[in-house]
Amino acid sequence: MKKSLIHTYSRYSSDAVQLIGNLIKVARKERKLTAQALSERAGISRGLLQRIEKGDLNCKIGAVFEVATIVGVKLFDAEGTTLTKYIREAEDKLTLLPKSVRQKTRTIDDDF
Amino acid sequence: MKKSLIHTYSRYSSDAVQLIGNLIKVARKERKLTAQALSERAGISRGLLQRIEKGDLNCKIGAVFEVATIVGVKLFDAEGTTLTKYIREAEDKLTLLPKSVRQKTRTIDDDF
DNA sequence: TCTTAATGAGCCATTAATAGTACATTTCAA
DNA sequence: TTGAAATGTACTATTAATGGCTCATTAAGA
Repeated sequence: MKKSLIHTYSRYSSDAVQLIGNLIKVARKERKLTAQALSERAGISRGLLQRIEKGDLNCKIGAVFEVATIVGVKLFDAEGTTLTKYIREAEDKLTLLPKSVRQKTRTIDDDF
Repeated sequence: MKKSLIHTYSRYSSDAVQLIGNLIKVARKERKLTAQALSERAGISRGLLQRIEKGDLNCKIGAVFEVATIVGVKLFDAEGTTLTKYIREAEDKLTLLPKSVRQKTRTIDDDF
């Protein structure tokens, strides 16, 4: 038997997902979009949209973000409309960091 | 036959997911955490963590956010550590908006 | 009020994501 | 340089998410 992965989600994670869902729902209504209409534009089913707006953690992040983008909910309140700059920045940081992390060996000769 | 849902993702969506992945990877290395170690703490497999860091759109949003939270990557740069206030705000907005959206009937008697 | 559309919720068949594993490669540090 | 650890990648079995219904309920607007 296989066990379900994550047993406990942190409060912040579930809150963040729920917040996104709420923001999407608000934005959808403000734009006077039917759940049916929005789901069609996003290329997903109405049932999935409902779960997204509810803050269901078991949804593909792509679907959630796609819906959010359509109704204008911005993740990463970046000033511009593009995130390329930030992606580049993170990539630059990565090149500076060591390629692989060396776990604390902690073999013998402790620090005392 | 069933077709795969979303055929085309918007640029912003895929960029946002990729950015999160990059930020997670950077944060993980800054904290000197092994992919193995982080995945264990998050309760997911190492393979999934790699896909998350790569910016794979087909991952559960819960898993992505959980990992991000562990390494300290904050979505919604909220000042406090809690998002409850913002959730409340969105819920309040919802109560003010109409419960159901009425699609433009567009029957007869147009506006001219 | 009354009609109809929108929403919410549940079920099932099917598809897709994930865990687990193995293996090759890269990278660090001794 | 060399050995061990970390990473990247791929494969499969199994679990889980999703689409596509149906039905009940609610709410808007005429």
